[in-house]
Amino acid sequence: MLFPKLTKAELQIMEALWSLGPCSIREIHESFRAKNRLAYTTVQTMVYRLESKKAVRRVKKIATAFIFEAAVSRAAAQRRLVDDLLSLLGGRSRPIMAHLIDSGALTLEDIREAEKTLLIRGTKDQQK
Amino acid sequence: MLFPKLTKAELQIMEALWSLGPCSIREIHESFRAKNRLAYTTVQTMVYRLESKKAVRRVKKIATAFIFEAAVSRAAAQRRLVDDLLSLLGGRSRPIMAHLIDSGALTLEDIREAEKTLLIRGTKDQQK
DNA sequence: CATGAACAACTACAGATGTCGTAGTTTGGT
DNA sequence: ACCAAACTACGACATCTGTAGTTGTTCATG
Repeated sequence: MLFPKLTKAELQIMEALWSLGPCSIREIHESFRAKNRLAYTTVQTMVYRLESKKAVRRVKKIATAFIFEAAVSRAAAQRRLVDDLLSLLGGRSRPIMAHLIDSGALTLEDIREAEKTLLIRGTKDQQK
Repeated sequence: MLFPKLTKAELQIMEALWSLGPCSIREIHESFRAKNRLAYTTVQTMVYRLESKKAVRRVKKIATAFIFEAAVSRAAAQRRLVDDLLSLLGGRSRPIMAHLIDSGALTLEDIREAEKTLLIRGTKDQQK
């Protein structure tokens, strides 16, 4: 169940779709701050490309406008990003951890949380 | 001290340079497995582009060949990758952790290690 | 029923990327 | 001094990405 790589700009569109739920191109367009708002047609192009990549789909038509919805979940897309990064680093997660800590993005709480998750998964595997 | 984004292909070249140390284009070229070996000139183009991005530099000339070396460290390049991913995810590291665990790339040991590092950094900060 | 707003569909285009070929230059060896 | 091997320098080209304009269609409303 592989879905294609999404670019940065495409991810911004997806982000809007994930947040707003099924919606029209205009709604996506207007969900951006006026500061860095793309042209309506730019958003439209992105959505079309996402559609051809099967990352979004049309669900219905309201008046003249199509309503689109995400066809891939936020979690799945994020996992794809992480997996790609991981493969770039030869599958080693240490550098990732090191840099996360270094940049201050990772707190002790995050770690404890992760540890708990790992422990639970461990016992589950054993039960299995 | 910002250096530009490196693409996947460029990173493969950098990887060779980091592993081999200063070397010629031919040495980089031959360091790849025959299976997926790029043409010599492809490697050459990549190195030239990396040079214009200031990611590698010429250090000297041996006979007809230039010797290149990495101008950015592996750690710095990797940090850049992680930072980019982080910004894609809105600065939240939780999804990264979750997916790392899920994919099995993160072991309990990795976590313990990270925890130790964080604790040390914590005390250092306090001392400061 | 004519028209304009809103929308879809298509087209355009420059810059980045991945891949490679060709032509000219430098060198070590004979 | 001369030549072939090894390089460098440069150009080519298809594809992808980001950004946006143009043309055509539809629907509500005067």
